Amino acid sequence: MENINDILNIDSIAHTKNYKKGDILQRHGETNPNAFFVKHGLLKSYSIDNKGKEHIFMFAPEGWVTADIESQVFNRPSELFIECIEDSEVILVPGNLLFGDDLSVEQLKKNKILTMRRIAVLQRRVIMLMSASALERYNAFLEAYPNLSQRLTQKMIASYLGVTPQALSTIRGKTARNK
Amino acid sequence: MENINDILNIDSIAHTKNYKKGDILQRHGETNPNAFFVKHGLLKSYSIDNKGKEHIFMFAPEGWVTADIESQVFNRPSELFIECIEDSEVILVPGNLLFGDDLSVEQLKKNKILTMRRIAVLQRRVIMLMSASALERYNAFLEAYPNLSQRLTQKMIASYLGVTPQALSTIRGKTARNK
DNA sequence: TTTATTTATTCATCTACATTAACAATCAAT
DNA sequence: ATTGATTGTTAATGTAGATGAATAAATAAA
Repeated sequence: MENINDILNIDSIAHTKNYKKGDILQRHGETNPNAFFVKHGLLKSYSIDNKGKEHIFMFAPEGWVTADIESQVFNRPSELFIECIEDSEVILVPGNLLFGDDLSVEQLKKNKILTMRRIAVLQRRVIMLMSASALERYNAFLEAYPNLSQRLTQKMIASYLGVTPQALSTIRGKTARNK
Repeated sequence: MENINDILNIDSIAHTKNYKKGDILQRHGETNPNAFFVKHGLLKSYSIDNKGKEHIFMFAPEGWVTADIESQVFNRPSELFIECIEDSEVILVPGNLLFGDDLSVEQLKKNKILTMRRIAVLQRRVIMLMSASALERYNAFLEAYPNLSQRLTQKMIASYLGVTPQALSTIRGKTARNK
């Protein structure tokens, strides 16, 4: 990954904040003007459904940007919570730098890379959710993010996959036995 | 929606092609350099899983752009098929106009709108697939695309929702009786 | 128009996964 | 260290939705 200041085109030091594990950076219903670039640590963004159940939308480890894009672009209250899974060092990136109407060519080009990568990830995710079993989704997750699973509880991985922790535990038990 | 030439910044007439219902504009495994802007008609993009089952990823009616973005940006063979649901008039938009490295500010800004809208749609879709029942997803679909359902078979709607046609038929039967 | 294909409905099964619950293992906090 | 809270495992039971099949309705093709 290239230099951070270069990609985001802001003074990263001035916008950097430190958070503790469990700190919530953004809540459902809020309109937060910032996106979050993770310098160090790990964030999760998630929604809570009408039964109070948490669904993890994405993880954001070092080098990733996360934000409720729908909220920022259309200026609506956020659907998503964003929370620290580990103590984290985060650059608050003013949303208009990413989504605003008066960006420079350089900024637009850099953002293009980020957004395209995001779309690609989301496209795969939708296809997986529609066509793959829990086991297949789990294996795909391990392959796509090999270093991440060690830093997550199984509960969180299950939430990301769209299954219960019990189901994931059973799946893991089976695959462990089958080799 | 603004003027088409303005948004895409190309001579739309020169790039316009007519297709018949059932025509396939792009196949799995191909690397097609074009994105497709629908002037008139209706396209679907879909994947086929290892059991031969079709999963509709998105519909593209008039005014929408569709392409396998992952394929275009990363120059990989396409995951998706793109096919005409109705006779359609389509502008073939060279992918580098949308995803290339040498775009003008105006192009970049216009593309930003399209890609952000796409991300927002995908974000909602993922959240729905993880947290909502088939009935809830069906109702959300009808609300989000009120004019589209009349132009689609139930089989296609079911495929988009991620359920079997039988399940959707039952759901519709129930809701029809409950009022 | 007649025939063949695709779509839609309904029903009887089956299965992947959810739910509930009980217990063991970790982790966190005083 | 001790207590409480959160996690992980395992098993019994429940359920949404899949699968398969049979029939009717609608489209397309001849």
